[in-house]
Amino acid sequence: MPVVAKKLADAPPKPRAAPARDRLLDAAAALAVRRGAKDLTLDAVAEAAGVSKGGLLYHFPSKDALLTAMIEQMVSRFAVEHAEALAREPAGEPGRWTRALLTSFFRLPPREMAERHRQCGALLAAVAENPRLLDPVRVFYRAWRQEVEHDGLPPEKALLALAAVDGVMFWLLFEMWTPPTDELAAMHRLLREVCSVPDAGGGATSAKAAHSLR
Amino acid sequence: MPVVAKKLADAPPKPRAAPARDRLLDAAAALAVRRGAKDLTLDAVAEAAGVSKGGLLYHFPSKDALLTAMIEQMVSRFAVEHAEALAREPAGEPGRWTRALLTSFFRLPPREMAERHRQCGALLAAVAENPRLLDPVRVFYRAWRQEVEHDGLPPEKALLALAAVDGVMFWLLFEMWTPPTDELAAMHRLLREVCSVPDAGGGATSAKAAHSLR
DNA sequence: GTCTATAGTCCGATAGAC
DNA sequence: GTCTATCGGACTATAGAC
Repeated sequence: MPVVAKKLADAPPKPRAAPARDRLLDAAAALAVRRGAKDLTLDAVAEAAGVSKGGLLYHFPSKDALLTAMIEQMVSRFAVEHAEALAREPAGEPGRWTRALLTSFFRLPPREMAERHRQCGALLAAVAENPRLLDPVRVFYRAWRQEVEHDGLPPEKALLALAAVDGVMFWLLFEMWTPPTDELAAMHRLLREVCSVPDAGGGATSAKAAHSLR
Repeated sequence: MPVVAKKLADAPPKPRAAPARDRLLDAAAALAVRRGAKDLTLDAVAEAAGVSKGGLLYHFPSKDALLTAMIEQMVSRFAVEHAEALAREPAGEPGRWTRALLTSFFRLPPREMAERHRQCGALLAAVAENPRLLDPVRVFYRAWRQEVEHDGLPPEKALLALAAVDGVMFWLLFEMWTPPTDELAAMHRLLREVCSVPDAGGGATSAKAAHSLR
């Protein structure tokens, strides 16, 4: 069930299309990235979502509740997207889980990838208000690392994929840089090579590449 | 200038930073990570550093000034550490700049690495107050990407190293996970293999070379 | 369900003593 | 250089109209 989250982004006061609850969550994540967590006030979120403050507090009885819901939505969307990619990944091959991660992450072109990752503004908002709100994300990460351990790859390869994906997410989250399409594709390709399984029977060229190890 | 002259000779006005200044900067970064940017108040920073609020405002005339200094210190420390690693990297080999990045990043054991990266709390504090405070970091990143382009490696390899390093930093910054020593070492080794030069070529990505990384 | 009005709290920054 | 006292402003959350 693909969640098509084509959404509002910036200042337009009242984009009324989705239910108020979803509008509020998306507006809040965008605000955290663009204006900073300090400006993520109930007034600002309500105004950006085209709702009054009272309306906001009907859906989320406190700011903590709003932030908790933002984190929850972010985590569950990542989980859903990965599950979809995993279902399409051929079974029985080692590294399947990790390659599904790469597929779901690199699926979108840069612009949409950046827009989709704006909801990670939930991280910035949560850690600004109370770092404990990130606990659900920490649980999620622990589960992913356990998956990675049973993925049949050397652990450092799967960890490298995780780290690389999070690094690009870091760039998008802090708006450091949005890599162009071709560089994203090249990184994706390289990571797939690293996380692929060489032909059974072993490669003949194995020792050569390690020549520059310290 | 009879009495003042001695004082000036002993304590030159500019280059010597007051201990209080550094204590304030470090305390602020730690507060941002541990308690959240919301609790990064002038009162809290002053108390954590063992200074009064008035003392803080003497060194940093506004909260913006404090945050700007935090960002500045973080960036300059990264630059210095990389420059030191670069100086020790053998000259003339492609990928030199990138391998220096890996060396400077993976230099410390997990515990100290996490502690050293707590000053990246400056990122959280700055983006919470005003995302524009990150502009110096963006300039810094742009410069690094340009270095990477002239490093003699296929761009995606250097970008992968940058992303992986930032991903681990992301884990430490949000306290998602601190990888153990052996997994850090394995990731470092794998990245060095990827960023080494397999043969004289170094232009195109060869699937054969990537498959030999095992 | 959605809104207005307001109560109560806390923060950043200034002024000025020492 | 370091401190205390304090003011004005902004924010969360409640109460209750419609």
